[in-house]
Amino acid sequence: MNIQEQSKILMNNTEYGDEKLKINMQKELEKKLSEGRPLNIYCGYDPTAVDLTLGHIITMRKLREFQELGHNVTFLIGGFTGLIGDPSDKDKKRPMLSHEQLKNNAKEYTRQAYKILDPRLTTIRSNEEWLENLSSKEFIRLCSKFTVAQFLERDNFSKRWKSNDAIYLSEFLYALMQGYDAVKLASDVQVGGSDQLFNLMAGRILQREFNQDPQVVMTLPILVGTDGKIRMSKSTGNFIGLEEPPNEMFGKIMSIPDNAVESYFKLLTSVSDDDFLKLTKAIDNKAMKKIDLKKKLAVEIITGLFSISEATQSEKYFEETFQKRNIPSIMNEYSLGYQESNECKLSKILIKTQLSNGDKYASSLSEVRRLISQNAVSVNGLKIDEDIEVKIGDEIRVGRYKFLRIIQ
RNA sequence: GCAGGGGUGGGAGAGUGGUUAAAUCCAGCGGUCUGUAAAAUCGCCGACUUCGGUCUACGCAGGUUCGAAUCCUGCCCCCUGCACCA
Repeated sequence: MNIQEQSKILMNNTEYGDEKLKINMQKELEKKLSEGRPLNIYCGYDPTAVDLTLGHIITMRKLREFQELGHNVTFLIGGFTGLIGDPSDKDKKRPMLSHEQLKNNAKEYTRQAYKILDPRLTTIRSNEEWLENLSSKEFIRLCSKFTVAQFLERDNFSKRWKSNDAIYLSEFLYALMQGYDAVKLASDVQVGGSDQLFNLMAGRILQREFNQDPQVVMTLPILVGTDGKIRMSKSTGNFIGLEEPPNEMFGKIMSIPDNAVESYFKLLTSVSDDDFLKLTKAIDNKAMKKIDLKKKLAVEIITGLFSISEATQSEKYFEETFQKRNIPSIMNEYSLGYQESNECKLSKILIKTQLSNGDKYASSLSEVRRLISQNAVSVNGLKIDEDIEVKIGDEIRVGRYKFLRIIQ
């Protein structure tokens, strides 16, 4: 594959504030590629959140592309910087992590990341390696590479500066420290979310100071959540977790609004832009239904994360359960065991039992009553109008999507 | 430290002595519709209840009152000016 072809693939999906920057970055990338050596690519991840979502994998997919082209990929755990707090998501609390927790999180993180990355070709590093024992002398030296004006250029800061909102020094330092990572890794390319542009650019500034060829920064769009509006995140509840079982993932993907489908295709599947275009054309001339496009999306994503057979299986499950409204054969189970008879009350069971995502079927007796009175609960396919006692073998449906089978 | 403003349900935000489990909006949940989309529409949205009610709730702790989210006292926290420091 020639260099232009490579850079075209690699630059695909990148998003910069301005077009000029993109062109420059592409040029720099091509120059680096033309050197014919494996490049050092990295992306940093904040280890405070352990459960990865589909949002996390878009940078990983990019790293994967580099791996496939024979470059060196470093998966950098932001063990140290994560503790300082990033201004780009200021309102999130960052709990202090102990070293053990950190290690644990990192392990968990990478385990999940290997759904995308090739473990054999991935180097795991954590930036505490070099940041933790940085002396104040070295630290001040790093600081002297930046001017305040450079920081105030950043949108996030300049807005707050103008409106007299607090800007903490630690926030400045965050970018600085992160920039130092690039130096330490002798990075050729850093991948990140588009909200990280400033931090990635800081790496370039420092690299120049350290006589390194500045890294190419590749920023990728932020994935919207299942609401189709705001960034996917666990804390906003609009996420699809990487670890969710295929059936559930399929359902969640089916629930995204139509206007998010395109970006999901681009960022989370290997379907080419051309092929996607063909699909939308097929919809335009009624050869394909919109829901089938979305199903294809779900199948593509799940195939990538699990396997083709799990993907088709979850599609079948979806069709049977939600489209044909059949009672599924697989569902959560509740073991009745040797409970007292008053423990067999449906309401009690619904309050006690958790869904796989940690939610309860119902949070209180009042809620169960509400659900029953609103015709939301059925047992063995029949709506019930009062709290009943259940027995082994009963299949309960709550709302449209929640099922529970009573077992021994 | 001084002055001023404020802390109400998941969020935003009304309410300044009883008719307030607390307007309204958002989010959430459920019904109908449907493509687990969007839109629409109807209903629910503190807990418990023998469905008559009962209990708990408006930063925390006391007090006044037949009765307080609403008034008083003390405390805690947040914001905005100013001062101190430089």
